[in-house]
Amino acid sequence: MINELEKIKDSVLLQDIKVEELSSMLGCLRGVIKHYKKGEEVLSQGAEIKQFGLLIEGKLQVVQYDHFGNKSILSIIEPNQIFAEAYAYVNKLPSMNVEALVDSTVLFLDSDKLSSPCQNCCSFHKQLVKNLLFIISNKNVNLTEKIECMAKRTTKEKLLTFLSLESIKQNSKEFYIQYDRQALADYLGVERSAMSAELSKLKNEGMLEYNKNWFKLLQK
Amino acid sequence: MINELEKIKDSVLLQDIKVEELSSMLGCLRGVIKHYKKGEEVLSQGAEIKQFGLLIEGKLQVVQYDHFGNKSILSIIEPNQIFAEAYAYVNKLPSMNVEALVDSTVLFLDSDKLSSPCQNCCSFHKQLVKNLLFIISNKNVNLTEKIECMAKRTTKEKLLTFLSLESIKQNSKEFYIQYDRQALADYLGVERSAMSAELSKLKNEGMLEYNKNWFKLLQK
DNA sequence: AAAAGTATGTTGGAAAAACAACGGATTATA
DNA sequence: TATAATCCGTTGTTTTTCCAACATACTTTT
Repeated sequence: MINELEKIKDSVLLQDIKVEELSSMLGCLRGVIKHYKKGEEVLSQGAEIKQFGLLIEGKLQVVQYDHFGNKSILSIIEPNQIFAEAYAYVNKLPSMNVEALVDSTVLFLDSDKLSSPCQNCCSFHKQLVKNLLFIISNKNVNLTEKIECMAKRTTKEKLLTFLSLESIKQNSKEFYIQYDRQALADYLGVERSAMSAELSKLKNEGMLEYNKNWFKLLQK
Repeated sequence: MINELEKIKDSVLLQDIKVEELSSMLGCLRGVIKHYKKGEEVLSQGAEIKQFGLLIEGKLQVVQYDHFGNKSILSIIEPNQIFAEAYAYVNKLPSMNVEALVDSTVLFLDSDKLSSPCQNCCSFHKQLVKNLLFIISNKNVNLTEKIECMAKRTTKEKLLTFLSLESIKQNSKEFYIQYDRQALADYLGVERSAMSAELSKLKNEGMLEYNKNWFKLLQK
């Protein structure tokens, strides 16, 4: 147990919480550690979620099966990341499954206990709530930005929206992006080669310059 | 002041908090009420946000100006809704503006104070945190579902993903949807008429039946 | 330095979506 | 009830994207 806590003490969720406090936290939040074999189901579509998970070791994938049985992978969970936290706080039943890609170890924490601190109002409770709010808010901001880009009708507009956002966030007309071409295309929900072609066009039209991951937005 | 609290006591944020507690809460969370004239800026792009807002009266719009000055409306805020809560909990600077569409009254609450309850651990603090986690998690789930739909390449796939999700959520192959055709097209980020045509095709192919807001998914 | 692998750009034809315009049906309003 | 307004489906044309295949440049490995 101690060994396992050592592995996750640097996760965002446990940021600024003392290692000594971690084990008392486990009791307070009804912490349960579970092990899964490769291929096992960690959470199932439609099953009520009262706890959220923190992956200690292994790798998980969040998948969705639609009405016709088609499978689509929504995200990959790496160690130190939390998952199902949003569903733990709403009444809705999850519409996706979580499966273990390799043998994995998960710490489940009681979402109710986390938001209703115990009588003594332990200091780590405050910090946990802060951290959780940060994590969820952060996801929220990122999801919103992605939607802003994807909502545009053409690849050109999607690209410009994305680049404009980067420019604003990095507070400069010149900036580096974190994605390679394929990842950027996936992020925007378009075809890589078509996106490359669109980037060339924009360069020819004098709207931007770029080289690999470096971009510069120009006046029209 | 009392009058204003009366107006927002039914908001999700203040759910299950006693009216008597509201004014003590205001002190604790450094609550500030501000008034805006139509057209005034409530929050500005790039300006640090330490507080989030709860709209008491009026109507606001969240807008984004890109690098080329194009304006796009991200959302409309109605009374009792909160806004900027995600940005208040992350370090990122907001990339959007909030403007008053009509004369409006806003209650600002200190995000830091909310997540770090005071010494006496007042009961409303717990409830507020719970409510806020619910609101943000809910948004998160909704945003994720929207992205699932929008990420599909064709209008047909977007429709089927949306309808599958509805079917799962309503736990039935038959269900009613909340959007009219134009709203659904906007939600999915596609053209209304093209979407209508696609619906017809799916009906002809025997994949679904529908009439107005009623839909039924069929086996392939 | 050669070879293999990876990332990016280019192109042409097929497929899909956008767009515009219209007609019928339903709903709201005078 | 007449009229206007809104919603929805249809169609033909234009525009854009997808897709597959290939060329080039850069990176990593041996």
